[in-house]
Amino acid sequence: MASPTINAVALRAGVSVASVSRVINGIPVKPHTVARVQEAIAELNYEPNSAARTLKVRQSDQICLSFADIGNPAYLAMTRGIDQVLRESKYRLILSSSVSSTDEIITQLKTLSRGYADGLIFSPIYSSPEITQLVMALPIPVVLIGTRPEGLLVDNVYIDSGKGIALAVDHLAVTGRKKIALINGPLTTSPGIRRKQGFEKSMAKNDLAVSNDLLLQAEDFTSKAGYEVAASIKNFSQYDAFVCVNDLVASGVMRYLAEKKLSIPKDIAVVGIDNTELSTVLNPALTSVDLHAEKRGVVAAQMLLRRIANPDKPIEQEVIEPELTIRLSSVVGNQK
Amino acid sequence: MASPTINAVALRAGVSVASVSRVINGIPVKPHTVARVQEAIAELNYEPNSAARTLKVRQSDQICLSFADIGNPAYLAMTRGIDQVLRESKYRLILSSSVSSTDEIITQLKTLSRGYADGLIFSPIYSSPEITQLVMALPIPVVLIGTRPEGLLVDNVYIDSGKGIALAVDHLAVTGRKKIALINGPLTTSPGIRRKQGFEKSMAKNDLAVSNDLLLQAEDFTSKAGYEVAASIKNFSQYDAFVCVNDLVASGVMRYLAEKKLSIPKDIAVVGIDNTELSTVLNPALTSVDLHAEKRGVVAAQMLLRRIANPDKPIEQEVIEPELTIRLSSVVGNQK
DNA sequence: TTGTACGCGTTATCAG
DNA sequence: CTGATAACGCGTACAA
Repeated sequence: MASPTINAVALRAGVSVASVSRVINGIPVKPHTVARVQEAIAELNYEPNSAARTLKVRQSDQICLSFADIGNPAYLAMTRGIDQVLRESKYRLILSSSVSSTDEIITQLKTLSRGYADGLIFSPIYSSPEITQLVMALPIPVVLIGTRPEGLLVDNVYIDSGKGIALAVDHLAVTGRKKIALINGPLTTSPGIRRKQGFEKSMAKNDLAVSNDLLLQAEDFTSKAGYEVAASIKNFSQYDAFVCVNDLVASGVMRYLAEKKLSIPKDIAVVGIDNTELSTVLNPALTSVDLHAEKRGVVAAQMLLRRIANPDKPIEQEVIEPELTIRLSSVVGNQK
Repeated sequence: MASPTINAVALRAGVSVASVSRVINGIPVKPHTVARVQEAIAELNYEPNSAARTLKVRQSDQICLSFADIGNPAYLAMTRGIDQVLRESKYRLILSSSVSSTDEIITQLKTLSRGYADGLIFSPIYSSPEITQLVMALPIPVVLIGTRPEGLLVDNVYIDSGKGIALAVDHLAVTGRKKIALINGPLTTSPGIRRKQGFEKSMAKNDLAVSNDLLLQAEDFTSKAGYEVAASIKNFSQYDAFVCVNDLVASGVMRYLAEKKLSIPKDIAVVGIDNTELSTVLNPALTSVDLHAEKRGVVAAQMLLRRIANPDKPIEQEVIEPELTIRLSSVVGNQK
């Protein structure tokens, strides 16, 4: 009933456990014994016990993923990217999503010293000195997806979401929009703050003033929240464009505008972020800033594998460039 | 540099390792020693090594999830449900998504005998006798999400997608549609086959004939695939309703219909499956069959925890009922 | 090339 | 209530 051990295999093959171990780990052994061992392994359906192996060699072949929320399309895309490169490797992926509060993150991080993971891919929406310190003290390599807080000296892959916003604002300004509003997500998160800064900066660059009316906020990242923000607006004539925190929120905004018989993009242009499948599905199709989440995942995973292979190399940082895909929600069609 | 062991803690606290172990595991110990041990643990930042613990107690505190593709909205929702209940427990979640071919599934399953997981939640889109046999031979409990193939005697949570289709067909038939087509996904998967059967059965029940023209097939589960199926249709007058394999495909179909200036729902009604956020975002809002994926995840995880707690109890099976949410894509509005 | 024997960090048994 | 010690299954000196 109990799983066969390396001992059982050795017995069956008539060799020592050492030889079995060698065969398993690809250490040169006489072809004859290799054959006998492999036969015994097959007959017994032997699979080496991973706990014992981990205990001995001090590596778990597991990598931990710590995200705020896997339901968010951007995090999902990152996860896919990471999964994609990890499945080519020996590593398994441990999912620690929905780690939403700072306290949870801290508890999380502490358990990582238990040795069940050889690396961590980390993309928090909050940062704090305590978290920074904890991450630095971790006995395993860490790759950060996002902006590096002061003092967090780890590899990271980074995209300037402020720059992404700027892409959107520039595009809108160039096409003649003057009254551009940002529909942000919650401002308590660091990405939220960065988006706001990027918005203000690029508005200034385009000689556009930023009044408080131009800084709106959705409660979360859903379509419903977008709809509600739009519904809370009393006077739409003060706007001619909305830059939304993601495509989902943009879709909600668009829905409300349609109900109010406001024309997109004639009366108001709408731009989303993430460039998800949704942007082509909407009507009119949504102009959107692609933050290349899946690619960030791929790059992060590769970076982590390199770091594990070579723990002492200098810290890496890779910047991903945002990209604007222009569709009909932001440009008045010149075709019939 | 190396992580402190239970020995270091014992030394520091001036007690034996046994006592430290007891404190950690909540076995009664004199309050005085408890205090000393906890102090030492805190001072050293001790975290028990999980591999050693696993080796000894033969449980990894990990649960493995084997899915076809986490990018699919339905699987994502299941994952969220599972994550939600597991985070209340001591179990970590291992993700093995993108296991797409039968061979990959088999390789996958075999490694599960290595002891790195205490349970498996399994939702394959292919089945085969070999897989069934392998799953039955697994040394850990398994919960199957989906239909149980012959001989696979494990707990499962099940939703009759055929019944879901029937809900849609009945609704369409009652509202006067006669020429209802099914836009299915790939027919090589078992869910695909089940949907087809459900469709045929409910059409018959409504005295509607099913010609081959009424059985369409999208290449995959994307909006693009939906668009392409629609684009391949030559004569739209042979249809007055489409039941689509999921909301995403439905959105692509709707887009093409809009381009062709066909009115939804007047000319053609459209129904989706999954009842995702997308269905409220589309215009007109999409009638959709909710297959309660997140709930299936929750139920499956709870079932697995019960099974782990009580390995010898009789096999459980829970059926989730599909539910139709009617929106404007299938009913001609009677309001102005 | 192969085998013996020890140790990885825990928990559990058994004496005290 | 506590301490000494034997496993758990594997990899790896070291010896042969």
